[in-house]
Amino acid sequence: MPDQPVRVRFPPSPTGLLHVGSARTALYNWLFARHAGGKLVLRFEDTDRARSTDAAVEQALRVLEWLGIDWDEGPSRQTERYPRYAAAASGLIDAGRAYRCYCTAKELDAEREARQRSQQPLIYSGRCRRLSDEQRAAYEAEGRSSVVRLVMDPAGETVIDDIVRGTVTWDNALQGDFIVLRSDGSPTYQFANPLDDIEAEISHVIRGEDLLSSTPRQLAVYRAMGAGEPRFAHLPMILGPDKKRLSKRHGAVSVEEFRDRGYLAETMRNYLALIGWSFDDKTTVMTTAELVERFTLERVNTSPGVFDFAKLEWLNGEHLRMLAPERFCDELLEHLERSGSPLAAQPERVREVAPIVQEKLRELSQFESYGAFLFGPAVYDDEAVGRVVDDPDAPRALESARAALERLVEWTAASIEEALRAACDETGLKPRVLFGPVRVAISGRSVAPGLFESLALLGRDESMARIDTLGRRFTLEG
RNA sequence: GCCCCCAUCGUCUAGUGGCCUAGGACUCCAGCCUUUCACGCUGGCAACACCGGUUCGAACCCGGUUGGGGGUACCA
Repeated sequence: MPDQPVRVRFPPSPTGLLHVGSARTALYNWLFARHAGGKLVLRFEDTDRARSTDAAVEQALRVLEWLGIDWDEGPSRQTERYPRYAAAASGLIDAGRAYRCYCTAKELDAEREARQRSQQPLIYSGRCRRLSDEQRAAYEAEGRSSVVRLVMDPAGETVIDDIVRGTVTWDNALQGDFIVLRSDGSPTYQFANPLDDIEAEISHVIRGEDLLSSTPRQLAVYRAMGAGEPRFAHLPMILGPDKKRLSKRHGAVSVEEFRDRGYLAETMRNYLALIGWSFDDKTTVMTTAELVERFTLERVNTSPGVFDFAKLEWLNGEHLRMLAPERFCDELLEHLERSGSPLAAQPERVREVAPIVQEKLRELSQFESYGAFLFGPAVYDDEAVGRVVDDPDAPRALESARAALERLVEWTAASIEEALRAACDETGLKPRVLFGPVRVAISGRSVAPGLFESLALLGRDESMARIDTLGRRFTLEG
């Protein structure tokens, strides 16, 4: 179907948290639509009424909004279109392309077991396909419930030209008549999905590889409905570190968890795009605009990819550093508020501290551990303090730093640096020997933002007090 | 059982017959820079699953083996 306008869709089933696999599928559809100037349709496939929840719908909407994935039509819900599916099914029955099946679960199980034993494919025999009117009436009189099955022509094969996988072929004899309407009249996924795609005039079906083998059944619906067929693009799966399908036991898998840990939406788009797709042999860090400009289905991979948490973390650091300072502050504040951090109550202070930690963080959630000492009393890390206490030069370092700082007229990062370096010259102590204890004194840790900036932000009085506090350890323990 | 898909460093990948003694990135290691960490820089470890075939020549093409994944529901 060449030169059709590009219309793609993202059809999650709202049965749980939207995880990174679905997010990647949504992203690819979005990138493809935006790149081509096409439309993205959002639809919730909630025909599994037992598992679908409104909460999941809302969560999915929130995630998409946060990810910056917008859509042009919808969201619709399949549960709102039941009459449409039922009508389509009865139309197919009238046309002889579908039929009522009265087989009971027990009968079906027996059939399946027999096939299992004889090493046959586990498909429905089609027993009810040629029921006479009398037999049908008898079953009805018996009070048997029925489902509607689609007639699958066992002759020949079904072939698709998948954009990422190339030619894929199925033997039609191995398909079997599948259920399109359950006994309660509700549609199955195999029916509602292609039907909706037909009516939404979807041009490209971009989805996970787990749906590849359902393609011949859905194509059968297209044919039964006399509809033109879409192009398919089946994306490789995302796996956990153990090469098994990514799931909760591998750690965070819901997109919101990443957001809450301080990952940028920009990072997630960049990283997710890279599992199963690449631009060239050396580009890794990309803005979303670049992604949209560069994304093509032709460069999507065929082999499954392992979700690499370490690389995601690194990439987030890259994007965090690329942020303009004001935007970094905004993101930081938003994160602190969302995570319920007490630091969120001091936005002005956060804005002062943010610049000196921006280049250090890989996750926004690390902000507290880096900067908390600038918001309240330092929490002393035993190991860091221990190292200072064991250092024979520490008392001298602290004392000379103290003396140098005390003389300062102007309390700025620059003047502080000047004074402390002068102290190094005076005492003959190396910078690292002299600065180390001071850092621990004011921050409580050996890992902290820049020392001079930190002292400047802390203020003279508080800085001196903290240096004295640590200094006292020597007189007590000495 | 049956069907489908996949197979390059630990991981993400580049590579569509000679440019490959296989390139980039993450991780890890060493070093430099440096007030620690981080950043940055330099260097290092590390892969074409296996067996056949096609070809003057295969990571790239074909077949098989093995391994992994998916499907086989009145789930989606």
